[in-house]
Amino acid sequence: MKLTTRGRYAVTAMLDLAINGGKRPVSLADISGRQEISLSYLEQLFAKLRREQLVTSARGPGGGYRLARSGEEIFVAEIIDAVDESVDVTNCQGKGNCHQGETCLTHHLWEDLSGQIHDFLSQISLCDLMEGRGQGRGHRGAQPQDDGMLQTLSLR
Amino acid sequence: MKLTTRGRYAVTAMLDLAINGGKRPVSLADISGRQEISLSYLEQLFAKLRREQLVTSARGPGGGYRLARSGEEIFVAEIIDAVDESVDVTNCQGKGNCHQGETCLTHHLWEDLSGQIHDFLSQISLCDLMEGRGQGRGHRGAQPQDDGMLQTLSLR
DNA sequence: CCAATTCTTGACTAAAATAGTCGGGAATAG
DNA sequence: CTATTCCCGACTATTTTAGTCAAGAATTGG
Repeated sequence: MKLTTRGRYAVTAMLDLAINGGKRPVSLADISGRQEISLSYLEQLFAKLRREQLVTSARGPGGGYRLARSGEEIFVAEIIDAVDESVDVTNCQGKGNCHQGETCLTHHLWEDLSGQIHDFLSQISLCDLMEGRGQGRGHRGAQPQDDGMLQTLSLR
Repeated sequence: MKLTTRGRYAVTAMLDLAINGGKRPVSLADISGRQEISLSYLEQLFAKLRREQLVTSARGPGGGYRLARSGEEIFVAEIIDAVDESVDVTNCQGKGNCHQGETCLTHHLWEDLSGQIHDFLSQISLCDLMEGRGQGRGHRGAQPQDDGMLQTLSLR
C-alpha cells in the first residue's frame, strides 16, 4: 500500500464521476475542467481504472466514463491499488539471507501494517465519501453529537 | 499524510531501536548493518527524528540513539510525519476560485480521509508492533484463535 | 592528552517516480 | 462525414527518493 498524490487524483476523479455521473457518461474533459487535472494524465489513470474494471467507457460524442458498479460497491482501497502499484518490501524475501531473522521480522511487520491500512481503506466506499463521512460500514452507532466527517475514527 | 518507502525505513529503524536498544544507545552503523539501509540515509532520517524529539542522541564511542520515550508512547503516525512531509492538497485553498464548490469539496474529503488514516496510525505504537500486532490501544478482547499479527483488523 | 568513535551538517549526485505533453489512432453519435 | 471522445505509446520535465562525500564537533576509553 502506498499513499501519494496520484492516488488522490484517482480518488478525486472517481468521486467526481460518482457525483456528476447520472444517466449519461462523464467525459474526461469535464473532470479535467472541474478538478484541474491534466487531461492526458487523467487518460493514463483511467486506462488503469478501466483495466481493473472500476469504470466502463463509451466512445464517440456524448461518450465518457461511468462507474462500473454503484458507489456503495467501490472502495477507496481498490482505486488506490488500481493506480498506485504498491511499494516493494522485498529486501530478502525467500532468499533466506536475513541473519537473525531481524530483517525479515521488520519486513513482515511493515507488510502487516500496510495490510491494515489497506483493510481500513477497503471499508470506505465512494458513497461514504459522498455522504460526507469516511467510516464506511465499520460504523459505530451514530452518536448524538456527531458533527459530520471531521470526527475521529473510533476503533472500539 | 503520505505513505512511502521512506516512512517504512523510518518505522523500521525506530523498531530496530526499540528492539535492540536497552540500557545502551544504538549506533546508526548497527542499524544500517541489520536493516540494510545506507548509513548516510539513516543520518538524514534521524536528523528529522531528532528534530521531532522522537529520539535522543549521544556522541562519542558507545554513543548512538535511543528512543526519547518508551515504545508505548511512540506512534507510527509520529514517525511517518517526522520524515515524510505530507502531500499538499492545495489547489484552491483560500483563493476561493473553486467554482461550484466542487474542487473544494473533494479536497476536503481527501483531507478528511488522510486525516482518518493518520488517526488510525496514531493508535499503533512501536510497542504494539513489537508485540506482533498492530491494532494498538483500540484493542478488541483477545480472541482464542488469535494467531499473531496476520489477522485483519476488526472494526466492529 | 590522544585517538577512535559517533553524531552533525551541508552540498552534491544518481536513479526512480510523478506529472504532464504530444501525436496519431479507432469508435461512434448525430 | 465530422466532431467528439476514448485509446495508446512514446517522449519530456520536474520532483522526490536514495545515496555519496567531506568536513567538523563532541565524547569516551586508554
